[in-house]
Formats: sequence, C-alpha cells, structure tokens
Amino acid sequence: MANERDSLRAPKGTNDILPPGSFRWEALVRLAQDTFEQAGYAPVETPTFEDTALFERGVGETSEVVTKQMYSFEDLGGRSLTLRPEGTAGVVRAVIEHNLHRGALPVKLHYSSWMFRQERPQRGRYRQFFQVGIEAMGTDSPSVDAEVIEVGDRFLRSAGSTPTLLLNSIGHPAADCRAGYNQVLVDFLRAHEGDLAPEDGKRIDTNPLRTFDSKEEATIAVMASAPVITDHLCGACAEHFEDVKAHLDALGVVYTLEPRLVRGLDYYTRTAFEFVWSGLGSQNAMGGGGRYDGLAEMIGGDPLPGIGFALGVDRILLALNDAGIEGGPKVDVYIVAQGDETAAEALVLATRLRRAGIGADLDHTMRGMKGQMKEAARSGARFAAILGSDELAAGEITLRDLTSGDQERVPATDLESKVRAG
RNA sequence: GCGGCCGUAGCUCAGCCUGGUUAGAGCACCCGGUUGUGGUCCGGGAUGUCGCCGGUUCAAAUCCGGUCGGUCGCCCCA
Repeated sequence: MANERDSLRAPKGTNDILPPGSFRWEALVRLAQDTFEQAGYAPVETPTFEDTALFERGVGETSEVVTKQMYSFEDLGGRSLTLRPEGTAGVVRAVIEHNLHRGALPVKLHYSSWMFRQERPQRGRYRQFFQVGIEAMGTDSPSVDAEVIEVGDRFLRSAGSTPTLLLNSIGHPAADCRAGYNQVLVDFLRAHEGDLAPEDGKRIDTNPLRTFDSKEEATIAVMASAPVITDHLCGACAEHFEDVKAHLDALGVVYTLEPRLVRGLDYYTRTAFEFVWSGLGSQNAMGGGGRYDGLAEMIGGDPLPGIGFALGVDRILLALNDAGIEGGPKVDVYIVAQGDETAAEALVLATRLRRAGIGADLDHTMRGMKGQMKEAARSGARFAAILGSDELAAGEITLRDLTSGDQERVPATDLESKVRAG
C-alpha cells in the first residue's frame, strides 16, 4: 500500500554508505586510486549512462547482463539510454571518440564508478555497486597483461585481503581457436548428454562453456574429463598465454591456472582472470578482468586491443571483514569551551587550527564540559583543547592528551606547534 | 527472474508455538552523582505506526492471506 515511509527507503538492492563504515570505504577507494596512478594509470570519468546500443554491441546482445539486467530508459528525445552495467565499454568508447589512441600507446586509465545491474540482491550483490578498475589499451603485448594483473593483485593485498588469482586464456573467436574448441566441447557434451544433470543439458546449445560452472554433481563428474580450452588454443594465443605466465612468474605473482574459468561478458579474448575469496559465499569473486581485443571494433571503432579489470568495493570490504585497511575521522583537536563566555572563542580557535591544516572540531549545542569531553573522546581526536574562562583571561589553553590523560596549560599562541609536536 | 528462511527501540535480540493488563532486555543515546575534565562506576531518563495492507476474533506483535524489504541458494556476476 502506498505509504509515505516507502519513499523514505533506499530502493531495493541499493545501499547507503554511512559512518563509520564510510571512512573505510573511502580509504579503500583512495588506496586503489593511488595504487593505479602510481603505476601510470590516469583517472577517467565517463557518463553514468550511455547509449543502450553501446552495451548491446560491446557486452553482447545475448549475455545475461544485457538481456536481463540493464536499467534502460528512454529520454525525452526518444533516445534509448542505459545505466552502465560495467565500466569497460564506456571507457573504450571515450578513448575512441576522443582519439586518445592516436597518441602514445598504451592508453592507461583508471576509474572508480557506480555500476547498475537489475539482479536479485544478496549479500555482496547489489543493484547499484561501486567498482574500481583499470584499462590499458593499444597493445596486445603480454607484458601489459602481466602489469594489469600485478597491479590488481597488489592493490587487493595491500588493502589487506588474501585473494586467490585464477588465470586462464580463452583464445580468440577464430575457427582454429575458441570456435574450434567450442565445437570440440559441444561434441563432448553431446556424447555425454545422458550423464549430465537435466538442467545442464540445455546449456549445450545456449552456453556450453558455462557447463563448467555447474554445481550439479553429475555434471561435475562428467566435466572432470572434458576437453579444456588451453589445449585447443591457436599458436599465437598459446604463445601469448605462455608469455603472460612467464612475466607473472618473473614478477613473483602467484596464480592458479583454471582452464575452466569463463567470464560473463562477450568481449573477452585471450587472458582471463579472477580474484576470488572463498569466504564470500556464492559471490566468491572480488573482481576480475581480461583482454578484450575485439571490443573496440564491436562497438564500431578502430581496432584497439586492450586489457583491464574491475573490482567490487563492497565485496573487497566483505572479504576484509574487520581486518585490513582502516579509515577514520581526521579530527586532531576537539575544542572544549565553558559556556557562553568562551563558546564564540571556541569556534574562532577551531577555525584557526583548521586554517593551519590541523583537524579540529567543537560542540555547537552548549553541552556541559562533561558532555564536551565525551564528544572529544568520540571524535577520535588526540587532544582536547580546553578553553575555560581562566584560560581565556590568561591567553592560555589547557591541552589534554586524551590517550594518556596528561594535560598542561600552554600559551594560546603555542597551540599549533604543541599539537604538531604530538 | 525462481525457491527456502527472516522482518519487535539507533543496534543485537527476547516475547509469537499455547491471541488477553501500560511490549521487554543488553548495548548505544541524553541528564545527574562530579556548576572546569572523556574512556570505569552508580542513579535516573527518552525512544517503538511490533515492515505495510487486509482477514479471523469480544480481543492480534502473537493466527491466516497478500505485499514490501532483507538474507541464503539457483541463474548470473563485482
């Protein structure tokens, strides 16, 4: 029933990110951005919505994401637009549109953006979710594959998580490569159709590769002896994969070969990888990525090979649990005033500290001193700066170390230096 | 989109099976003990459309139906 309260609730599958958790959320995003920029990736922002056709062509018209999960709408000009379900298509579109690929290659970009998919929500799976990711476009050199993977792996580890890196190559669409393998796999599945779990039989026609993902015991038993793609790659793709692995070995990046790893979006070629963590339940992927050498042409642009990854911030935080990266308030000093007489001065003092680059906060509600001290403790500040009438008259401040409980009266003019000295 | 479980204070939950006085606890919050001092202790206080709509009943947080939301699994994926 229509109720005013209903509109006072975040839409299904969306979340408010509130303090104190929001500090940690922000810290994680910053760590990602710093890590990516330190490796030469420049920030990029693209529109939250794009032409629907961009995703249909890029992500794939038959993919689950495009057929069932897109938030599409028509604007007043009759254009069909879609809230982006993933980040790569828009970034590649922007690069081609603005001819970034006519300059120095590779074009290396990173993004941190909201994505939208209309799925049944669950822990770690929301309709609006935040991803951080990087894209390196303009070369199919195996060394850039290794660079991208290492950057993602290092980011996740420096955040405090312990992901398992799954690695595979899914070749390219040609008959002597993935298309050929696909036929081999279909033949195998047909030969064993009777042994497959009933609900998996239909995948032979729809998406044979996904049969590897089945949770059905009967199917798992059959698939144990199924042909794997890495045995059917063409010479160039096989060599590329060997080079990627050699680079990763040289970097000391630990990976697990997973010939059954298939990714959900149609544009992937060759290198495919996923960072998984068992504690996430059925949403076990913290993120993943791969090479997309055909994407630029699929969306109508010049040929432009590329590789990238996207990591889900919510899932990383879930995997971190309470460990790992920390974030918190940045108030160094909490000003404690003593009634009307000093309240106005307290704001002046707080502002003076802020202008000097020192985090400062104060009470605005005329609490008693006890209440203000409580606020001081809660604020996370290292110091309480007590400004009573005595201090005001003497031109001094009582500076209390909230950790040790020690306090001393100092000239008001020395406050900044005393705080900085810690 | 499909199936299971759940929905009581800001949070974690008890009460529901066996309808019946002002719906409770812990934590958090506010005030006081200490009109110049937090984190401990003691005392006091505020806070609920019992998710929502409807049905059964003299009476519903409690039983029934629907609905919304969450959660777990499926599908898929970050």
